[in-house]
Amino acid sequence: MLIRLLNLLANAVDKPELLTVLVDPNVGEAETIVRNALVQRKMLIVVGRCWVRYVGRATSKLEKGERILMVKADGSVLVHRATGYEPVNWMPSGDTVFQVGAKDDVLEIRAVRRKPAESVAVSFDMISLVFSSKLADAGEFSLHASEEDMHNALLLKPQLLEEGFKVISYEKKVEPGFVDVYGIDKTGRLVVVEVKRKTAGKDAVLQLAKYIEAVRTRTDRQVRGIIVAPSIAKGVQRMLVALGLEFKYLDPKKCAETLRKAKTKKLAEFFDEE
Amino acid sequence: MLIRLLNLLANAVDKPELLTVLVDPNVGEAETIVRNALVQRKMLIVVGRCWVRYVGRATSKLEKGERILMVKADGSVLVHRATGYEPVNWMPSGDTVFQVGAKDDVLEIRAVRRKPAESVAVSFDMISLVFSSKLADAGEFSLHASEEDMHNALLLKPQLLEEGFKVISYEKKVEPGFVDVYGIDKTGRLVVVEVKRKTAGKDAVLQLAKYIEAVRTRTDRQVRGIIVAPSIAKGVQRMLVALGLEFKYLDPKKCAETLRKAKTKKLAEFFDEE
DNA sequence: AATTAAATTTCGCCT
DNA sequence: AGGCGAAGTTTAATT
Repeated sequence: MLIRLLNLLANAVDKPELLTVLVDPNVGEAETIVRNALVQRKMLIVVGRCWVRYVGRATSKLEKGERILMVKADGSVLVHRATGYEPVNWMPSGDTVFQVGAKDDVLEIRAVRRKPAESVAVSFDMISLVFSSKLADAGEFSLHASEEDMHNALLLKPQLLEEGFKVISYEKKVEPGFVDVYGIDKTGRLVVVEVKRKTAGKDAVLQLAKYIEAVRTRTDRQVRGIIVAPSIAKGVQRMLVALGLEFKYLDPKKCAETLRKAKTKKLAEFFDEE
Repeated sequence: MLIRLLNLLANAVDKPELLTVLVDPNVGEAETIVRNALVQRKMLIVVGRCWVRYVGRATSKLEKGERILMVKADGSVLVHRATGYEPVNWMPSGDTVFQVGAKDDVLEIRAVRRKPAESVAVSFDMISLVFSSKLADAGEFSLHASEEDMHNALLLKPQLLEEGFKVISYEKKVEPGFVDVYGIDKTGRLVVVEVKRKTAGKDAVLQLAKYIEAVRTRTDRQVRGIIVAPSIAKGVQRMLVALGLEFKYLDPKKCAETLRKAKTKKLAEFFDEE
């Protein structure tokens, strides 16, 4: 009872709009928070003793036990047990409709989706935690390799560009995603490299052309310009050729592998210490 | 600050061994709970602003933002964003070692696995919730179909047994997993069916033989005995033949589909109401 | 321990 | 919207 009071107090005082936490709430209290979270598309977490029924692409039944229910802002539903990477029951985001009911001290949260037709119902008869909050998350997620990683991979293994390529210097560009590497190829020609993580577009080619132009005014050597990227936009290929530039395919993933091998040594060292 | 006091109080008073909840803790407080949870193999949930670095089978980087970290009793690690069914970062259970560090008001939780060699590090600079608890969960999870479901499917579609089969009556058995169905085949012979969800063993055959024996003393009709199951144990097939009984393959999954079609109508009705 | 196949796969990309 | 292919796939079953 003490706890419950504290909870209510906490809700009233602390970030009333942002965060709600109830410990050991009764069904009625929990129901209120759950409804609110679902309507407002907040992240919702309910921890407690529950049973689950799923009907849809398959049919399943989970007997009573303590689990964690997570309902995300996009309507994704996850029921997690004490162990196992995968949720025991779930529903991906889609055209999901939620129903919340409280009867006989049981809180039922039901999610129904039209396509594919499926429904998952979670019933709690004991609740130890209800949490709801908007999650402020604008952070970017980069897999495989960031542009910087591609850059680093090129420095680590210049032959990723071509056999005999040697790096002279490099320059990080914070501007809309470009990284330059300067070097010489096996025949002694100067090489200017522009790295792009995604498909290289017109802007990348023009940018490189501008650089090349500037470099040529300062040297009598032959100068090559190479766009390094996982792919190049359709019409841009022609422009590239017209400007006397080149394109080199480089998979960010391959760069990641190159870097990984270097870091794997660090992992090995960690275990050796242990 | 009020909240923090309340939290500590809550921990001291309410189920000290079972459940711990901190709202807006400082790094030191959170660190204590996190370490404790990891050592005691409790379910751990941390909600807060964090960034994540993963190195292993690939390489990834997640910039700062509010997410949910879940570490399970078996060492599974999940980092969930506001949307999406899948975790943005994760690590399945295995030979995982955890490291917890708190420096400069940043709490870092790092999980390292040997095979495959990979590591995921989550760093929090703002924590809104720390939750830890042992989850008591012995509930069974049954996918596809329970024995009762197979039973019901047979009643719904007797032709699942064979063409022309008709159900006369049925009897639920609570005993170690048997269900009986009585009926007549297309030639008028009496049929006794025993359903099993898993591989039918010696016990099932003997049980059925006993029933058949009893039934034959009460009728002059021909009586067939059929074991219905997804498979039959190796040596048992011979015994079955010796006793003049039969085996009918029936996949629980197929039963589930039969039942699903019936229930799909209910789903459709739900949407029509809406 | 390594390999194969299935999954309520999910997810992105392309037509 | 449907189809195809990849995934840090995971997981269970099988060799």
